[in-house]
This record gives sequence, C-alpha cells and structure tokens, in this order.
Amino acid sequence: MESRRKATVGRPRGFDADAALEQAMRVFWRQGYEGASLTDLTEAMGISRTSMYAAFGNKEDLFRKALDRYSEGPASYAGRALREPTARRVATAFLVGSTLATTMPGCPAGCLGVQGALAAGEAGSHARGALADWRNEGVALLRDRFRRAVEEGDLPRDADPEALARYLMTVANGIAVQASGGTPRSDLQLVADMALLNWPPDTRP
Amino acid sequence: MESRRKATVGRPRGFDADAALEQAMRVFWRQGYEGASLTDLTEAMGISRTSMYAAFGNKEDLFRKALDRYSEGPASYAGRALREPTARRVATAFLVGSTLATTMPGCPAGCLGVQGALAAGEAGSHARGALADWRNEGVALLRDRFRRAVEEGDLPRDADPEALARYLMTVANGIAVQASGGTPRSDLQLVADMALLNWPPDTRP
DNA sequence: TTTTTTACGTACCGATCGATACAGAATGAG
DNA sequence: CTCATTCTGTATCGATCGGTACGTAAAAAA
Repeated sequence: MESRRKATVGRPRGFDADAALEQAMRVFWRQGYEGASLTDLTEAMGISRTSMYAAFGNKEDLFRKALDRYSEGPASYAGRALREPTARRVATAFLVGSTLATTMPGCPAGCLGVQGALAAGEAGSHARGALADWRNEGVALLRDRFRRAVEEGDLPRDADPEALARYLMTVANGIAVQASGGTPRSDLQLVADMALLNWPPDTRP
Repeated sequence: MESRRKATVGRPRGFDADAALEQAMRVFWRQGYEGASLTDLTEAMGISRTSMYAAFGNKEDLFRKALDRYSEGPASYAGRALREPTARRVATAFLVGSTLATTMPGCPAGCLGVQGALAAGEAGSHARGALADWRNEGVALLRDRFRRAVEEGDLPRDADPEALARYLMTVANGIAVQASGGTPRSDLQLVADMALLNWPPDTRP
C-alpha cells in the first residue's frame, strides 16, 4: 500500500474542514451527542451530509474529533494549569480556568466533556465512554503533576496526589454542571475560591 | 363539573402504577431523557404504550413524575440533611448522602437530577430546564437552612449562606458526574471529606 | 340483562433518525 | 484531449422516534 496519499488529486474540498469541525464541536457542546442530529450538525457546519461523511467518517468519529478540538481549544486551560510551577498554582489555575471556560459569553454554557454524554442510550454509549475516559485522563495528569510536586517539595510528603487530583476534577465537574444550568460566573468564582481554601500551603515561593 | 372522580368505575388498571413509575425513573436515570425511548421505558415498565399514555400523559409528564419520585426516593437524603441540627452536620449529611446515593449497587451510577438532561436538543429542552430548576431549588433550600444557622448562631455572622449552599451543590454535582463515570464510592468519600475540611466550625455542640 | 366507563393490545401515523446510492462537477495525471 | 480521482447535491434508504385510532375486554351503574 502507498503509505502517503497526496491530497492534490481529485476535486478540492469546497469548505474549511477546521471551521466546520469548530461548528460541530459547538453543537455537540450545546446539545450533547444524542441531542445533536445530523441535520443540526451539518446545517451549523454549512455542508451537506455527504460532505460530512466523506470528511469525518460518521457521527461517532465526528464527535471524537470535536472532543479533540475541544481539548485543544476551550479546554486548553488544563494543559496550561499543569505547567504552573507549584501545586497550589496548578490547582488555582485549573479551577479558575474551568470557571472561565464554562461561562464564556458566546459559547455554550458548561463543559463538553461533562454534558456531551453523561447519560445516554445504546446509540450514545461510545460517546459516554469516551467522555468518561477524557475526564479520567485529566485526573491522571493532575495526579502525576502532584506526585512531582511531592517529590519537588511543594506539597507535604503525606499528601495524597490521587485524592487531590480527584478532588479538583470533581469540583471542576460540579462547576460545569452549575454553569450548564445558568449559574453566573461570579457565583462560580466564589465556589472555586472556597474549594481552594483548604489546599495545602506551598512550601516553596 | 364533578370535582371528585372515583377510580372505582370502569375496568381496573392491570398494573402497579407505582412500580411502573419506579422502573421508568431508573431508565431515565441510566439513559437520560433523550436517550430513553418509549420502547425502552414501556418495556422496563412492563406495560404497553397506550397504558403509559393513559396513566402518565406523555414522555415529558412521565419524566416529571419520575423526577418527583426520585426526589422522594434516592434523593431523599437531601431532605434529611436539611433537618440536621447544625450547619456543619447539614453539610456533612448532604455530601455523604450524595456520595452514597450516586454509588448505590443495583442502581444507575450518578444522579438523575444531573445526568437526566444536562445538554439536550430541542426535544429535551423542557427536561433540561426542569432539572436546572430542581438543582436550583436544592440550592435555595440549603441557603435558607444556612440563613437560619446564622441566626441561630451555629454559623459565623459573616458567613455567606448563598455561597455556602452553591458550594455544596456544586461539589455534590461533581460527585454525581464522577460517579456516573465509574469512580468508586471510596474515592468519592475522600472527595466529600476534603470538601468539608474548610467548613466553618460549629459554635454550638 | 343493558349501558357506561375505563383499560388494554394491535396496528399504525407522519416525522425524523443516521447513513448511502448515484450522477454530475472539478481537479491532476497521462 | 481522456482518464482517474475526489468532492458535492439530490434523493432516498430502512429503522426508529413520540404519539394515536380503533376495536375489544373488564369492571360498576342502571
């Protein structure tokens, strides 16, 4: 098989695949996997069903790609938080970031990784599993970061990195649920502040 | 019009409406409003479509009644928590109760009030709104309880009942999301404990 | 008994679901 | 040019969606 396939052959695509995926992501974000019909999706993307299937596979594939785009876009605060220098600053950046991201004017309220498919019938079971994995990967990344923080000494040696990570993700998920229901950003900032009150103090500047 | 209508006239109902509603509640709990089809529901309820429509109205009505039953059943821990004698005990009972209720063996993982319709298309918008209202009513009940606690002196006078209530509901919602994804009960108990570490201490026994 | 009222089972409604067959259109390769 | 390849729009597929018409069964009322 020819491993490299040039895209220069055949009729060129008549739409911007990135922009179309962005719109699909927003529909899934607002309506969830099962609540987003192919008609909703393709109308927002500005393309026909045939073009969508040719470019993205099927609805499940489109959802996965939309989730990837969500990770690199609206949820990119998580990666930035992980690169903060101390555990406390990681925790603060993570919760502040989730508060801001779930209450962005002009974007659907809440988090695609939470409301995209929390519960679903048979048709949405793959999406549901993908999002559970997505959240658990976030916990794992936070846990590894906090393990490093213990080694580096900015968390107490008896701290539980796994529990701290699970705690942060749980609060962030709750913030997403509240945001989805219309709770204003200012209220959620108070919640995030409260959740960080008991965080172990930095032992380094 | 005759204001009181006796149920003794006509062919008696051939099924237990309470038991049927219980099964419907569990289907909505596991699959969400949009993910639960009439076929899923009526098969679990053990009745035909016609009987369901005659007894419960339509899918939206059935969902509302299932939500009421959920409040009085799996979510009854909330009412009991509100009757605890001090604010701290209210908060503890609320989070412990939500941890237990969202990880009950033999029941769907998570909370119907969260995953029943967090995001939805046009068809599920009513259910989505009903659940947002349901969560906000919980916040209001907690807030009123904490206002009383301030008056009664078991919360500091500068405590913010609204923020404390929102905080508790947010953590409980996050616990529900995590439970829905399969996080074990023991992990969530740690989360609930951590969330209560910074709670204002009781000033009364 | 007959009549009235309510519940039930079957069979079906139009609409919408995700997904495709097909033919025409637009490009590079030869 | 012709041919192969890829994209696009139309028109549709079978399945399923929520919801119902209709005739029958089972009870109380007359």
